[in-house]
Amino acid sequence: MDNGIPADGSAPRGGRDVFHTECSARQMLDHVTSRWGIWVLLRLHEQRPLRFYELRDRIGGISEKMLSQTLRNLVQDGLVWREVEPDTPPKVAYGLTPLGGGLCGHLAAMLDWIEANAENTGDGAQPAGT
Amino acid sequence: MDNGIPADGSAPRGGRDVFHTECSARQMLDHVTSRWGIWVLLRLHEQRPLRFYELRDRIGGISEKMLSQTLRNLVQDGLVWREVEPDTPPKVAYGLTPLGGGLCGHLAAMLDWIEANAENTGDGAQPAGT
DNA sequence: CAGTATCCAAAATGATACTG
DNA sequence: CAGTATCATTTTGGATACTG
Repeated sequence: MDNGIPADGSAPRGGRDVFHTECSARQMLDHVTSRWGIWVLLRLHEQRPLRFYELRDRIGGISEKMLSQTLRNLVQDGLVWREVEPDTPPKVAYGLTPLGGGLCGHLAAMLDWIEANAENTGDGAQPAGT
Repeated sequence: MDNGIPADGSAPRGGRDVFHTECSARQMLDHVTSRWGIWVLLRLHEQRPLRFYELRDRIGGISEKMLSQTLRNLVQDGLVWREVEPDTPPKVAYGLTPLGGGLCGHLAAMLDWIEANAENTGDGAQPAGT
């Protein structure tokens, strides 16, 4: 995955250059805004912990491969924790870390805003911003 | 682009079902979290209005095709306005609508949070959330 | 300048089968 | 149950050339 870093070697211009580099902030952003990241986060925000199959069943259309991959990314980012109970059959639980909880605050707020403001599109009529 | 709507026809489960449908909220979310959407929005948030080539130059690595496409999406969502001055050569300016400004508030807040909290990843140590 | 059209490459995603 | 491996497909993105 490319990250907006100029391929020609030119320096990125303007603020927020943090996100034009290969750093953990950029990684986190990519993971969160990835196809399934936001939904995994939101499900765990609604209810945690959840087991692997519970997440899969609550997120429509996600494949095991993508769930697994998304989860791995989020765990690596420190947004989600993973706990294995050594049973047979194995039981694995996932939940939001304090960090993940913090992010989900922003995420949920944004989603709520979109939900509330997205009706009036296509024409020129926009209500107030925030 | 698929939207997490279950392909098997089963009903989506849990809250936020709005985003499991083909609605304007979902469209907006997809456009904002698209590869370049967030950067276009942020640049316009920093400084507006901007012309096409100014945006292109300020967003490292974006192609004209993608800029054009992203812009079209955001305009359609009502987040960005577009103004053509009938000159030769043509001058076109883009800026945030009040709606777009509202969204960028949330977006910028989230980005700031990520920027501030993304260092400590990979291990188990996370600071407090929000 | 501000795009659009076309074609190609790369990356993400999905279905399926398989393992501990 | 909780994944991983593999392969095919879909999507996305980019380079380039062309238009008003």
